[in-house]
Amino acid sequence: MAVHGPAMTDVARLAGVSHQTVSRVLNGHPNVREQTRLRVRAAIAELGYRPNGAARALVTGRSQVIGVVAQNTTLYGPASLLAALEQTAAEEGFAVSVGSVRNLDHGSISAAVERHLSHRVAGIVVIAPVESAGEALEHLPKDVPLVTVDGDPSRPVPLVTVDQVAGARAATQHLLDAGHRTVWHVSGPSDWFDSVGRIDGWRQALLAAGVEPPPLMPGDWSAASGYRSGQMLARMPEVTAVFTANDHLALGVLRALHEFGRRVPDEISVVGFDDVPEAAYFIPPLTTVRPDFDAVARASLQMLLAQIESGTGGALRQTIAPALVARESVAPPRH
Amino acid sequence: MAVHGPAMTDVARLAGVSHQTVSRVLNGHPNVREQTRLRVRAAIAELGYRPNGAARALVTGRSQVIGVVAQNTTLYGPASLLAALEQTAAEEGFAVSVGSVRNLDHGSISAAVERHLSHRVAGIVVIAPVESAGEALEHLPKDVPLVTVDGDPSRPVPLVTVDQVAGARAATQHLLDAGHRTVWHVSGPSDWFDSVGRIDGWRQALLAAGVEPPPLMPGDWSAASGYRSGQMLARMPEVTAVFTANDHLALGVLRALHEFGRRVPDEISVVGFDDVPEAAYFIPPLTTVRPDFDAVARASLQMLLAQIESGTGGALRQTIAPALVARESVAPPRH
DNA sequence: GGCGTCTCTGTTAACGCTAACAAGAATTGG
DNA sequence: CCAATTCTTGTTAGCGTTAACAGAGACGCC
Repeated sequence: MAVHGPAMTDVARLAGVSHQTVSRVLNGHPNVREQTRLRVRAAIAELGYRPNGAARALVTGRSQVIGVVAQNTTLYGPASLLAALEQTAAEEGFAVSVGSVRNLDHGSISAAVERHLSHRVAGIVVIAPVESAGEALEHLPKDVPLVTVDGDPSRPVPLVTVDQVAGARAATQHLLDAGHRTVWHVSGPSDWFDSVGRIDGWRQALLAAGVEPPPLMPGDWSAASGYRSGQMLARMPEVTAVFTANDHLALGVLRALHEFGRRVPDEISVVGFDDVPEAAYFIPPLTTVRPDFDAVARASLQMLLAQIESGTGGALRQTIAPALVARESVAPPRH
Repeated sequence: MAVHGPAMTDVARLAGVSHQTVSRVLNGHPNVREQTRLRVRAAIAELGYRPNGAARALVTGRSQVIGVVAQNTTLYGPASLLAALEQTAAEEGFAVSVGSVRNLDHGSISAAVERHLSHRVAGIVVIAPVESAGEALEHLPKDVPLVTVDGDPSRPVPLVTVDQVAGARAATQHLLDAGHRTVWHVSGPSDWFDSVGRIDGWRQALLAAGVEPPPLMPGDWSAASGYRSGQMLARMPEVTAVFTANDHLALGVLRALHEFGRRVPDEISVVGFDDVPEAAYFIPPLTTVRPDFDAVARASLQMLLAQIESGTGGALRQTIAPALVARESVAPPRH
């Protein structure tokens, strides 16, 4: 490797100015003569000079990097969020450093945050959809800008979240509106706030309609667990409508129903959550709820940047409403 | 924000040593008295001291960060790769900074790489599955450790790649072995090396069996395009076996076949590629080819670390063989 | 007992940048 | 036309760390 690139002083020498003037040009400082500015820019171009982020970070105490802590970035939700976050950050001139963790326990999260802190990131976004993550965040230094996404609504931490409750309510209501007596729910893992919120919304919609919620079918986001729940649901003749906590669960349910010869939507209607790109090509095309990940990313980054600039650590929160996407997996019940 | 954490000198003062001794303890330098080492560790713990990565990067000229350039990190392949890379990197004490780009054209890639370089990353992994990416890499400074994943096999750049050709050959052969006369192929975008390799493998298998390959059905990785191809395939009675370049294309094909009443696998067999977690829950469960993303990540990181440590920029390449996963979407043809 | 050789620790000088101050040149106002 | 401003540039001092050297004891050996 060896050959280090040119430094600011090299540019300065070539342009016949002091390194400080180069610094001023680089940082868009106003009081630089136009002619000088051009000379400096030319020198920068000629040498292929690239400012050293480490040096800048050292002296300013803060790098142009945002740390993201996430668990399983292969899941559709987190992956989309991460991608959106990265895009948005890039537009603001920030790089994104990922620190994914295997488990969302206290230790793992703290460790990931520590790693970010030792790199002196400008701020941290925690995609921390579970209980234990919230705890870990309580013990963090208070002076680092931090935003949680899909985190614990009951904690005094800046939070951006998809309105799980509203989404689930809409999904359930959509099924009730179609004429179904009640709606069954295949949920996500119980320690995820996403799950909790979706269960909540489902319950609310049913109770508002005067219906006692049927027993919950717990799942773990995977098609496999949806399949297991589906096998049970398929055997219960009274089931006519199912709301699953995500699209992959729905896929498993659809598959089980198909195997048992229960036709969707003729006999049973199904609604998912997430609107993965493939949902429109399930058999049948899946009615689902689409969270706006871009909006979530934009909101969280904005919140984070506000903290970074102001230095205050306000505990705002912002909720992004998801939209129902109607497709063919819902129909009125046959009587 | 304000309050900066303690620095090395603070630790040194508390432990009653010089800051250099603290540095030595931190870097595991051998010549430190055990007693001193303990005193320093105690002081570090007491102050909650965290080394400043920026300062370290400045003086060593290299940070413990690996830059990753990728395009669409919401696609299953890239997302899995990224996650695996991040895991592996973390185990080696490296953080991962993502620089995703909208388009894989020359400019975007260069810009992403530049961003990484200005942060003085230790090395760069480019997940660059298209032609134009390869070009961009040619004009990069030669002195930065770099590994491409799924890149251009014809370029003299360190490369780790899934053996697309072998995977496609296995998939096609699997269908031929089941008794099918020929195999149709729904491909990915033609500028992706993944696509090209898979097309190649498919052709090879057919030609080796003495079969003239039928016309290619071009797609773009999405279920939507698979659906469009599926609609055409469904109308052609002579089609009995289809190999799609990924599982989402297969999903679209399955859906189209289902709509046209063509039963899978009774009338038509389908094989995908990727083995997304949901593939086992398609209707019917999809036979597919599973690339080992962990292995790819491990291999690329190893290659990168070797370059970082040795300082040489060898042009190795490594190919990871994928495995066929047989499920129910393949059966012998009816005659 | 003197002298070379370890082992341990401290001192000093970078790394490349920004912030703070200083100072000369240009401009303004009376 | 001179003093008071404003614009433009340069000089100096760190930021927190590692590297290079230097020095003080402890130890072994002839």
